[in-house]
Amino acid sequence: KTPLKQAATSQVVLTERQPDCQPLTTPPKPKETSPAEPWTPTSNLKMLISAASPEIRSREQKKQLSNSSTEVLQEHLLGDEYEKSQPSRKEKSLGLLCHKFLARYPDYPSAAQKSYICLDEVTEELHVERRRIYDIVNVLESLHMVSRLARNRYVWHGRHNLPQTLQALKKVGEENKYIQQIQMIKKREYEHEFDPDGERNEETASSLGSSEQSEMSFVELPGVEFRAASVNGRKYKSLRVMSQKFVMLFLVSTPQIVSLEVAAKILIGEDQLEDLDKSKFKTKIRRLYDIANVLSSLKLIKKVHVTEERGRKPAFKWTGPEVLPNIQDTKLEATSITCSPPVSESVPSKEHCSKNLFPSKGKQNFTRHLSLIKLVKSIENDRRKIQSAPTSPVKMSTSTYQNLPVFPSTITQLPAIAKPQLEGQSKTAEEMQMKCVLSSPEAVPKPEPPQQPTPSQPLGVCPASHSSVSPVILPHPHSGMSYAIYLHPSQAHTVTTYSPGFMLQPLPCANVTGIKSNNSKVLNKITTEEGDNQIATAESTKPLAAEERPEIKSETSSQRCLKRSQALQENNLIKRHRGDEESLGTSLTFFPSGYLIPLTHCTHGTKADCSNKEKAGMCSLQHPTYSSPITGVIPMTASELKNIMLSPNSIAAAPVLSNSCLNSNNASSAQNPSSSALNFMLQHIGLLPAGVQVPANPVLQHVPVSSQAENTSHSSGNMNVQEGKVSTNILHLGLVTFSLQPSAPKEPQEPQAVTESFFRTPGGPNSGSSLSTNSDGTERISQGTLYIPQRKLEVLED
DNA sequence: CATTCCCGCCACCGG
DNA sequence: CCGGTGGCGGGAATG
Repeated sequence: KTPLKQAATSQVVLTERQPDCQPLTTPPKPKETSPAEPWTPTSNLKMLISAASPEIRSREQKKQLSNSSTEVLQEHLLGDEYEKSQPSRKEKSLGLLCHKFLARYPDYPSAAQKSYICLDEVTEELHVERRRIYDIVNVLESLHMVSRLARNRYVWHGRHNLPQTLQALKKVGEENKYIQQIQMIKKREYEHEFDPDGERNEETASSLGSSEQSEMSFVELPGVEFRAASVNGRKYKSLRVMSQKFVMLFLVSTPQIVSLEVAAKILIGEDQLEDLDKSKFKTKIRRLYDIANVLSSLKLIKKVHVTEERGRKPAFKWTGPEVLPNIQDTKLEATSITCSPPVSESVPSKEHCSKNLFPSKGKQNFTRHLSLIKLVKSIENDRRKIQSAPTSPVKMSTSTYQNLPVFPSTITQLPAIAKPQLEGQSKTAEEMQMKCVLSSPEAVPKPEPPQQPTPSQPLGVCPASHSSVSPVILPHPHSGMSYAIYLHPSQAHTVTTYSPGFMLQPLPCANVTGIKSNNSKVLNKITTEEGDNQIATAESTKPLAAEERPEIKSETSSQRCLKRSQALQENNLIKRHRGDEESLGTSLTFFPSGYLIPLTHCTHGTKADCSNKEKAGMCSLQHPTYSSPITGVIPMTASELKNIMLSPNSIAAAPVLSNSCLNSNNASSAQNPSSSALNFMLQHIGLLPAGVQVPANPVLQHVPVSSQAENTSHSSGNMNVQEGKVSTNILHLGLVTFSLQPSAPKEPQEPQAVTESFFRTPGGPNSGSSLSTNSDGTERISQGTLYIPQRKLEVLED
């Protein structure tokens, strides 16, 4: 059973004497020497970082052991047969294997050094069965870290695409209302299985309404899509898709923690209502573990445990970079997918399609239908590809070849999409959409125009659309990372939570895997133990948390959650601000720019809302983009803000814009300078589709306010978590959102309501429940949320 | 016993 | 038809 006992011989003898004690004669010292493998600076770094955590460390060690053993010697064998042999299962763990695998390639391969992966080589060098490599590669593929070229051959992209990918995934995740689904599941779970009936109605309704999203297909991305349609032909993507969905869950949920159980349930038949198929569930979990292992190796997530009333359940916490909703490439993903909910919007959809399809470079929002989205994406991708051509592996730039495969597949999928699931209505809508897409002559051709292999373009010059994606263009390819440093991922999300309307405060907690129910004011504390905090980044969190503890315990867990997160958020923001101010001094000036951001989100939220609102008939919005304030605001705002504030790019850009409203606005309509500037920015960033314009008025009006708010926050230098501060933040967000509401046909009253909610202090005592009310009287979402009882939740890290 | 997840059979698929 | 892929689930390690 020994792993490999090839040439151990002489060495072995020597070694055996001191099995492990220390390396006397042998090279195998546990030190970090990965012999055969090419160590790149990055990989080393990786190792170091990972070393911080005990868990990983142990793994690392093992890895080394295995490596060494692999090399030439295996200590065990003769002398220590007694046990020392570590064919222990862990040695063969997928995670470890993945580490080895990753070690072979640089995280960020330079354009020049594009590496190819030959499965045969890998399997041989790593001494593993091919099957295992597939597992790894598949999930890497799902992240677009590699892509398949041909049999046995893959290209290594490293993490360059990660930001884009994550962003896209987040988008899609939002699209699918995963949040709500999660909510539902938890709720259901919470009510044990007792009284099976009763509220079934609500649930069912909601589930149907929201979860209809038919099977989503693989989310493709940037210049990396799948090789010919062949390889990626329909099937064969399960693991990949699963992986993506899994990631989506993290990106979407507020505390970025997802329990296996929930994940499995959602990933299973997202559509099929609960069928407690034991075996199926089990299998799913198994797969999830596989995926999780790989993701862990990538350090995108880490294992934790959420302790709920019923013991602790395995879960994973996102530790990857926070997704920045905008800037660079956000563009297509964000925009394209956005929009309307699948179901609800019957009326507008058609118009949209035709209308939007073209306007901006194709990245308009369309319905969420995957197929559609996919289509758009693919188009976009093509374009991008071309653009990025210079840098990227030249391989296939030929449009024809690319286009062909893409479309067919897309189309093919359409039928499948139209599921009989919901009421006919949805179907109708879908069909309509489909028709739109298919029929519209232009749609098809679309891809063509961009064809010209234009090399990278100057950032400022072109309208948002292109700036995006291609790494080449991007100023900071690694931007994702850098951002991460500033803000902890979780924080970003946290902020989101506050956002008015949409989710209620309680949600944050609710989202967390485990929730303890305790309506009374039992103290719930959320313990997040970071087994090891490596990286300074996250650290800030800790101290805060500590401070918090002393606080009143009467608070509900949710509240606590909120607070804490808020605090963190706040903290960061403030810090950020300062930094900015120092450097720029005029931070205030741009701050307003903050509003841009929300737009996108609005959209997102909208669709979600829409579906919910169906009955209400709220979906009337002309432009999907601007939906009800309530809905969309939440999600991205925070992050957006962050980005804006944080990102050097954005900041830099702002001043310029304001001063010289660039002509960029392709919009023929004349607008006042400020608005145009805004639009420009939005578009540039990719938040706003090129065709769409934001009305100047609203923005202007609000600007002052927001700036003010900002000041406030600034002035209060202390980091304490003050509600006031928090509220301020929210205020910003709210304003933004608010302002965004364009001329859209919304009721006058809405604004007010919104406002109110905004001003409300999130952390407030009644916040949780009150929110549900929701400004516009649409409370659909709230129901689910409200429902959730508060429970004690503990997150333990491994 | 529960959680984790390795192993590898075997159906598919694309060439 | 062949060999690469990769669902899938038993059941072994581990906790």
